[in-house]
Amino acid sequence: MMFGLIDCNNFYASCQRVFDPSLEGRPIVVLSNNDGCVIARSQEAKQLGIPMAAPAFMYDKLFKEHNVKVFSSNYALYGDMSNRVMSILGEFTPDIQVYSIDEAFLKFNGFTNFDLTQYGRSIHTKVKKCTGIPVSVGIAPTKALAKVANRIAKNYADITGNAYVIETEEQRVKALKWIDIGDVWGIGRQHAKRLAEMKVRSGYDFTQLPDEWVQNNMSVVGLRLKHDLEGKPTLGFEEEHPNKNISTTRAFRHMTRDINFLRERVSTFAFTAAERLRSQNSDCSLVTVFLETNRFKPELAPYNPVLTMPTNFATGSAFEINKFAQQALRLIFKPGFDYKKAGVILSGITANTSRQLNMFHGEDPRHSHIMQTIDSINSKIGYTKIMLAAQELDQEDKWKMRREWRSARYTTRWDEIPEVFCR
DNA sequence: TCTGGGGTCCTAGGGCGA
DNA sequence: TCTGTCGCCCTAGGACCC
Repeated sequence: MMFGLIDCNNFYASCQRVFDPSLEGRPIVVLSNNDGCVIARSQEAKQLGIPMAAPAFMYDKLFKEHNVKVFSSNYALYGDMSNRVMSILGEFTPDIQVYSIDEAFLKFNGFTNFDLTQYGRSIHTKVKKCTGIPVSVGIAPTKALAKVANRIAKNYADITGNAYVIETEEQRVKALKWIDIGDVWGIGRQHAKRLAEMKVRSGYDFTQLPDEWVQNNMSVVGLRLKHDLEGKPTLGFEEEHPNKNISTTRAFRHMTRDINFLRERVSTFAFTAAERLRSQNSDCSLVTVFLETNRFKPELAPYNPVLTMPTNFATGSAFEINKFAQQALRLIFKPGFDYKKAGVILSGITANTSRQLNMFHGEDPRHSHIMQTIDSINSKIGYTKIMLAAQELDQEDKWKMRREWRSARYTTRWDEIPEVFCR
């Protein structure tokens, strides 16, 4: 049995390029919400030395100097392109685990007589032809090794033809000696630093550490990773499951001390999170609200409170969820601080088919009818149109996200579909 | 002026009932 | 009845991912 990891190259930047081929060869960056920092870069932008998560305002000059094309994020477009890619991947094997918006694991069961390198290349070709998105394919006996193989496929695309397979022990050792420890899946900055101090430089060095040390210093998570890299499949193939947490959080454009502003934001977050909760047919029983001051301004007093409210009954009602969220906000809000960010997190998630009755508390039975109606109207329109009264429409300008450079939603809005003119 | 958002899993430590 | 211990559950915080 083999695992494949298919990863879209520079996904957001590639999506932009599909609809504007004149961008071929030109550096592209895509910015986070609020046009805050760089979250995706084309190869050319990477070569200019623009790091991941670079604050956009610090790189304005470089963008201009090198004629970098800047985009605000356009999740409607990326989500739709992702669905297209994933559905094509599903044609190559019935076992697929969508790992993120731009990555999927495939399970190759009973492919023993296949030339997997050729098969991997054909995946690349088909996805590119049907969607315009370039992908890299890594195939190996475990997920962590498939990640390494994927990196090799991408780094040496000319030689590998965008697909690389780790099959033999020799290939495994060679690949692990090649990869930097910090680039191994599951080794973040903290662990990389500690390991470097111990002269662990490559993935191979890591596999030479004693199990005991890894378990004691990096928990079972680290140990599982080590075994996976040794070629013993340890990381499973998870079926799709509903989220265990649902959060809606945003940084504000400007800092605020205004409780009314925060009340409105929290209502909106509660409403959005509840909508997503219902869309996966779930209820929640815990509502968490947090506030944050500006962590980039050390001269301002920090205050980052978090509070979780138990609802005592499972609910998917935006009214109930917002009621608890507002209570939490009232309890944690302190005047005199400059708030920069807030969020609502729903947890204690259960299927809404198995709602446990509570003798004393419960959701107003009318709510579920109202929620169903709201969901069906909003889904017909295609985006949220009906809101809670607490979400003040006329406040919109105060908090509206900065999105100066958003491209058209080419594939999800009739009025933004690209037009082709023939001469 | 301007620094994202949405997740997962694990561990330690406290409360609490058997 | 008092006290100690064990295990379960919960939460906070930290690590990681994209």
